[in-house]
Amino acid sequence: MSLKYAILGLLKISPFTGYDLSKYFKGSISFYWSASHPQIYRTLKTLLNEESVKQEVVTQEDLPNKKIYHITAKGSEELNKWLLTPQELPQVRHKFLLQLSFADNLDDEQLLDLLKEYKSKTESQLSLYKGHQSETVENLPANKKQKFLWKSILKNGLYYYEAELKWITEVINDYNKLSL
Amino acid sequence: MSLKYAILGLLKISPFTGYDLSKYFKGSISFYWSASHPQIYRTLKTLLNEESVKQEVVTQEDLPNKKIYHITAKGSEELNKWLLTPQELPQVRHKFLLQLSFADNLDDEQLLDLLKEYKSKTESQLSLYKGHQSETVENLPANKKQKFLWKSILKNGLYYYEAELKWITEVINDYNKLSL
DNA sequence: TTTCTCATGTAACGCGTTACATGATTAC
DNA sequence: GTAATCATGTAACGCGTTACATGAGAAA
Repeated sequence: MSLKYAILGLLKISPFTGYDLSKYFKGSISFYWSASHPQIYRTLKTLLNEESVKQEVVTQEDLPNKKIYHITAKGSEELNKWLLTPQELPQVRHKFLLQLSFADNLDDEQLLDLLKEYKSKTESQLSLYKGHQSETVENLPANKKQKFLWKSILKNGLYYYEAELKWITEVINDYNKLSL
Repeated sequence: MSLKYAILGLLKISPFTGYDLSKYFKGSISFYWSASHPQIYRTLKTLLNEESVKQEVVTQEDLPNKKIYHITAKGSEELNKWLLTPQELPQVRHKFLLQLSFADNLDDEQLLDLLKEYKSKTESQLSLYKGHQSETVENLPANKKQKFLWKSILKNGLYYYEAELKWITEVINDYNKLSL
């Protein structure tokens, strides 16, 4: 359901091909929303049927043809309606916490390994995230308000990873004290 | 895929009915993993076919019959294997951030309303979360290590909501400064 | 009398992932 | 030669939600 509006939102900023959209959903957007390319092409098809977008076919020499999608008036309307609808709080699917909640059968070393691995993964995710802040969505044409919003969104991710890192660091420390 | 192991993990602690399991996935576990009852019954069926669990039927007077599920040796083995497998980082589907990223068309008041609503939702979620920390999984029979793990998991949720609250508060403040 | 709890399930649909399928150009 | 980028799609499967379906007892 939300992917529809995510695509409409991007197309409102600028027309894109399915391939372009796909890149955005692999870039910095992926922190809060991701989508695979089959999903994108499928959703574009639905949007076409609903006449929320229209296609412009561009033939290219030496490269595959492009289908550039544009948002229609109807699409804009739907997007605006959705923008005013309050959304539910984020859903987290935290496999690592699930694992932790049943990990008491593991011996001390195995458990510590799991914890440490999670920490190092979080660390590298954080630096990766800091690194590609400047890419993708953020360098699309934007006004002052838009820029403020994008900065705020990036900050959310930052806070999230920092909280996660603080947490896992404390858990490892506390665990070491416990098993003394 | 993970639901299978979540169920096995719970059944390892104690035998349960589908209905019991369903309650856990609506309680404090739901912060990091949720499942609806059709999903649970479906997964139990699969686990039965794989012989990872077995059924004990209990007839009750004046109440519907129960099917109590027990983990088998095979189920335990599968669980242990999974417990040693490093999991990917959590996936967040953050509808509100998605909305924010396209919200620059809204006027100042509408945007502020969205932000404030998110803040109040986060606040009530936080207090709800603090409230039911003592329920559900946490009062199952547990050893020292198990209790440490559950406390750590609860702390993760706490940090998460606190970070989210800090973030939205700052965003609202910054936005008010901007639109002066 | 209406709602909640106990207790089990199916059907239909929609969302999301992985694999399959093609094919040229460019960069290492 | 091998991988990446550009560019589009389909097929199959699995995960997740909502609605449908039943039915008794207890509490408000």
